[in-house]
Order: sequence, then structure tokens, then C-alpha cells
Amino acid sequence: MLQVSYIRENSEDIVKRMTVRNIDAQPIIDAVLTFDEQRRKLQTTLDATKAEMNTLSKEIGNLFKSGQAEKANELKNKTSELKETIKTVEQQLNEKADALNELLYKIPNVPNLLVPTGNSDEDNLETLRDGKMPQLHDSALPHWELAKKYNIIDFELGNKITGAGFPVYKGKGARLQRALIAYFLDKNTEAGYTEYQLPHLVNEASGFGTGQLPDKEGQMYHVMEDNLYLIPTAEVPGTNIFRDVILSENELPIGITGYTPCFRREAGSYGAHVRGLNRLHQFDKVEIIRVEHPSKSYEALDSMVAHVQDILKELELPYRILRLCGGDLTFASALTYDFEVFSAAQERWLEVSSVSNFESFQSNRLKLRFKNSDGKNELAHTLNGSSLALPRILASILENYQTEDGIKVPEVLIPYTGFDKIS
RNA sequence: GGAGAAAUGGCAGAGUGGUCGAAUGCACCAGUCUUGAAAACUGGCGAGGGUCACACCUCCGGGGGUUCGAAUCCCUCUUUCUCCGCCA
Repeated sequence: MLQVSYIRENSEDIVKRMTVRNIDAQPIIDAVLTFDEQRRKLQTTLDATKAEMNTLSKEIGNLFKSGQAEKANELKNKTSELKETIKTVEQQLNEKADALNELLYKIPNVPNLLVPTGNSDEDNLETLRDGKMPQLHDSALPHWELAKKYNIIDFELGNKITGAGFPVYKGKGARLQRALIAYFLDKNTEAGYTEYQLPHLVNEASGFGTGQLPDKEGQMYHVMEDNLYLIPTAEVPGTNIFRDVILSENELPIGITGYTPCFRREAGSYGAHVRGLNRLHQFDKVEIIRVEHPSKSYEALDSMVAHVQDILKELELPYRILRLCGGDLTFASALTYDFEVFSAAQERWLEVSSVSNFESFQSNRLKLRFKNSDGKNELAHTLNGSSLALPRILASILENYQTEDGIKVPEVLIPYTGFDKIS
């Protein structure tokens, strides 16, 4: 969420830039400013009343000590009125503060100046396209057919055990999954990210920290009994490492990577485009997360993009990079690059990574700060990206690498799989 | 799951109703000394709100209560430790 002080000082600019998201932010910004002013006014009143109360209490103490009980009791009577005031003002203050917070939760991040205007994914700006388009043979199949043909992914079995969207990987399919995870983690650690193994369930505070709560609880699986949520991405436990943390400046930058399964309810998704591996309730992903000095975060974003790009190149998959337009930009992001891989047999682009700079939007909620060179606490910037999400990478490998007598394994994965062909 | 103990600043650890945002030690920062460092000495050293800056207000695991006044008393929740049970 945005800082109130930032809104106070930049309201005009914010409203202007929000138009990129197709949002007229004027009314909500005005409301924030009004509530904020009222809140501060009440705070001042409350503080003054409390100060009076404190002085009075001290006096009473001193009077009792010096044996002037009568005088003390006289003063005591005066406190009841102050107490009443404190109580009512406090209540009003809480109401205003709550109202203010509720508004702040609803305001998305301010888009970076690079973000193009637009309504939907059709308006995203393609910044790069690279890799060779495969020439498939005539009897080429989409991955869900290949999965069946070579007996490597069993969607029906997943249906039986759990339900739709929980596929079972078998034999070389399972091995390929494991190989991809290991390969991604290796690439990420080579690039300087520290590997973490993170919990797959998180508590409510963590959900709030990264913004899944209070609004998007419908997207997560909720374990009612213990009030825990299954993570929709490693971003949630990974970023919450830094909740309520004050770093020293020389600890920056921080880069971590982790593999986790991801659980998403995907309520409302349906149809042919969710076929096979394209959209699942449980899938695997390797994530990269960075905590950066505000002056360095865009540099970091570029290096993350370059890193993901490098992996896709090594896998020799045709890909493109999109700079998301305002309409497609996620709530917390200031600038996002999506990576899409071409899935030859489906003849469509599949999103395999999304790399974002959240600036201080997340860290404000998380209270993730660092002590800057002036000795003051300043919000750090957070970034994250997939490096990479497995299912669609797997889908495109299966489809793009298929030949008439089997599916070849990308060169870089062979050391991890131990085989070079699925047949 | 049962029984008991505990939760205080970066860490350790005092503090059981007022003068406590909190002793002391360590760590850290700055200065003196030194060619430099160490040691010694001097000073500083939690966070949020508020202010031009002060003042002032809030925070001693979270929430609630008693009281003129709570780190200190009461209730409740959470977490940690010890013992028992269960267990990959």
C-alpha cells in the first residue's frame, strides 16, 4: 500500500499516473486526504488530553506521597472527565484510522512512467522476441496428448485422487519436473540468489503482508482448523521473511530463491484454454525475490529480466518479453515484464514468468525498512519474479521438442534428467 | 494432546503500582589518544505518531480489564522452554 505521506505530497501526480491503469483516483485520493487530516487532528487532541492526564496523575502521586490525601482526592475527581474525553476521542480516532486504512488497501501501486496505457493483455508492449520457432511434423500433438502417448502425466489419475487441476507426473515426466526444478535453482544460485526452503502454509499476518489478504482470500486454499493458507506462490513466505525487519544499508541487496508448489483455487476459470498444464490448482514454481535500495531497484529489475532471458535461451525455447500495460498490471506492481514462451502445437504464447518491481508498495505493508546513510529508517524496495514456473515450460518443451519418434530433452537438462529422449 | 515455567531494547539481563522508555553488560556509531589499529577514556545508541525544530503522545509478546497512575495486578490469546504422550 502507498504511504500516506507520499499521497499527501504527490496527490496530483498520482492521479495523473493512475489514468494509465484506467482509474480515476481523484475521489479516493481526496477521501484519503480528508480522513488523514481528520485523523491527525483527533490525534493531536488525544495527545494533549493524555498529556494533561499524565501530569495530573503525577501530581496525585506526589500529593499522596507527601501525605496530602485530601488534595489528591480532589484532583482525582477531575480525572474522570478527562478519562471520558480520552475514551470518546480514541474511539473516533480508531474509526478514522480504520476508514483510512480501508481506503489505502484499495489503492493500487502507482505505475512507473514506462508502463504503457491500455486495457487488457492485447495492449501489452512487446519489447523483445527471440529464439527459433520450431518446425513440427504433420502429426504433432498438443502436450496433453503427448502426456498420454508417452505416459508421463496423468490428468485423470489426479482427478481421481484429488480433482481437476492436480495432475500426476509419472516416470520420465516426474523426472523431468525434478530436473527442471534443480536446473532452475542451480541457475539462480549461480546468479547470486540464496536458496531457501520455505513453508507451504502461511498464517494470516503473512497473507496481509504480501497483499493476498484481505481482498483475495478467495484465490487461496484456506485451512480453517488452524487458520492457515496454502501459498499461491513462494513470494508469500519468501517476502514475509522480511516482515517487520529493519536492515542495515550494507545488507542490501538481498536475493533469495526457492522452489515451492503453488496452490491456487482459480475460481471462475474454465474452458479450452485451461486444458492440460495451462492452468492448474497445484503447480511447481521456482521464485526469485530481491530486496533492494530504492535507488537500485530498477537496475535490479533489468538484471532479473536478463537472468530469466538467459534461462529461456539455454532451454532454446522461442520467447517474447512484454511490458505490461496499465490495465494488465497487477495491483502491487509498478512495472512488470512478462515472459511468454511459444507453444508450437497449441500455436499460442504461454506466460511462464512475471517479473515485477513493487517499489515500496509491499515493504510499506511489511514494514521492511533499512537504515539509510542519514541514520533514518527508509522503506526498501522489493521485487520478485518466476525463474521459472514449471507447467507451461514443461508444456512448451514437450510440444516444441517433439519428433516423430519421441520428445528430445533440451541439452542443458540432460545432466539433470539422465536421459535425452522420452519415447 | 496433558502438566509446569517463561516472554523486557541488536543480544544478554535487572526491574512487582508513581520520579521507568526502562539499570547494567556486550555489540554498534562518533570523538580523544595513536603513524594506523587494539586497549583505555568521553559521548551517542529502539520504534511509530507529531513538530520547521522542540514540546507532547504511544509501544516492555498480542488483545482486553482494574487504577488518578500498569513493564509491574487480573482475564484472554499467541509463542518459546522443560516433562509426559504420540510420531516421519
